[in-house]
Amino acid sequence: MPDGDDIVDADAKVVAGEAPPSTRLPLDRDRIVAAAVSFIDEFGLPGLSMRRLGGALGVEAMSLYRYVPGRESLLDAVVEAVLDEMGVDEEILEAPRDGWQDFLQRLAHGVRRVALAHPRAFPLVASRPVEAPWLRPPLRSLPWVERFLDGLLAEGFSDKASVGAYRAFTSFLLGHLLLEVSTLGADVGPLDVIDDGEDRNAKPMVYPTVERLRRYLGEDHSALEFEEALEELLNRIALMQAES
Amino acid sequence: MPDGDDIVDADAKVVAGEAPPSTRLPLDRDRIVAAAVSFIDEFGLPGLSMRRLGGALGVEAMSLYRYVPGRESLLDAVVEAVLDEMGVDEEILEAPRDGWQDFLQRLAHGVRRVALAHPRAFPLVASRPVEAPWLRPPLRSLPWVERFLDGLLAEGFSDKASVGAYRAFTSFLLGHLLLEVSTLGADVGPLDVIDDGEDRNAKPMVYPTVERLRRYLGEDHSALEFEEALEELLNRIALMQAES
DNA sequence: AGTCGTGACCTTACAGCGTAAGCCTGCGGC
DNA sequence: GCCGCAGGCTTACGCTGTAAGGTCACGACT
Repeated sequence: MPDGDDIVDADAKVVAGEAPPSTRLPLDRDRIVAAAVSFIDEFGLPGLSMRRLGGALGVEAMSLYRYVPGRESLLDAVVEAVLDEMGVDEEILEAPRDGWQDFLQRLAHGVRRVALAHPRAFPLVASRPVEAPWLRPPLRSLPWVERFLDGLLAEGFSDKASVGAYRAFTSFLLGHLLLEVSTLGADVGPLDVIDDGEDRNAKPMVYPTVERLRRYLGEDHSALEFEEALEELLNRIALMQAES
Repeated sequence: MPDGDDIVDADAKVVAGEAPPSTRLPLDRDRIVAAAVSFIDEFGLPGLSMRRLGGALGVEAMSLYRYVPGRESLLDAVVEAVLDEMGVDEEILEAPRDGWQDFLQRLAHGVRRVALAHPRAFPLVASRPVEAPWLRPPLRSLPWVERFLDGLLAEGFSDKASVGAYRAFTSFLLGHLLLEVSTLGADVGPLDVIDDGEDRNAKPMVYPTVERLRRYLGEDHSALEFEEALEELLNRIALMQAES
């Protein structure tokens, strides 16, 4: 039976809403990386496997290897893709226009935006090994380091001061943003058992101060604290500029 | 042959230098966690598997499960163990003695010491999910938060100022220490190809500034920068204290 | 003294992982 | 009309975490 039921009827599938399998988007590297980013955003890094990512793209796992050398380099590509989102951020300047403080403020907020846009993926920016020991996350790609240094040099910073500012700037960003996204990623979790029941004194209250200040500890002032710490950092960088 | 060669001669093994198998250290939880820490220190996190850890302890993988619920909680235990090393650090004070600045200075350096002692394990302190969203790595255990807050409160800080200081302090530590250990862990790697050959202009020099400042970028001033940034942070915390 | 419970470790087994090697098939060019 | 090959798929291997159950020495109790 050459036209039997076991022959796939592509047209019927098209009618049923499925795209023709052979035309279902030709699967290139960017599409794979983009899918990996959304996958991590949705299910977290441990949920990402080559087979599942293939499944999400309607493809077998091994097909991905035609475009990506392996899982490790895929993760590197994810980091690169996330940071590349800053490239299309209109708020970030190519070079200082209204002073270096404004330049760095915009850059810092740009990094913060991508961090908040990908709370589950951003930790990868910190944890993936860097290509060179002097590249510091989250500004871990050559174009951004170049832009940063050029920006400060153009504003009269010395070589040493520019590099010092780069180090201070990255330390600041990494600490603040990692902590901010970690609190975001945490409460998306299984929620566990938040025992605010009346049996609080069931376990001995060994940490009275933490207990007492829990209200304050739970408050989220990330945005404000980021702003203030950034302001302070800029002052410190100004000093570095002055004394060089 | 009841006394044939296939009967294990325990005494012979003892003579040969091996400990009697049944006495070969009874394998408790602390020993497992300690072995996991050294394993990560030596081979890195990806090298740690239950089977290999068992092997390092002279035991099958499944035997570990009698003391540890699973790999995930083992990693949590590793984080706890690493941070607990601060508990025996004589330099860290239980409570302020010569002012809160000294108190925080000692605490900061104590955390830095354990980070530098375990460069490959320290990132876990940041990446493992925290138990509550208001616990901030690296000061992510209740006893340390309690000690921190109590210390500042005893020095006249308000409730809010103490919590604010906790947040600023942890952000500072995480950023600086994560970046410092990442540079440490990087150059232990396979070393790759450091092409400092004469064919540097083989690829177009697209990032001339980075290229030009590479000498400065490669310099390591971690200790000094940590000190300076800490000093600046303490000033900022002093302001938080004053305006509350 | 003999029996039996139990704790500590081992064995087996399974599903899922990353990925090396090779197969299949439909499309474009000669 | 045929062939080459790009772009997928299949199979297979060694590894992983871990559930389930086996084995065996030792200490306690009758």
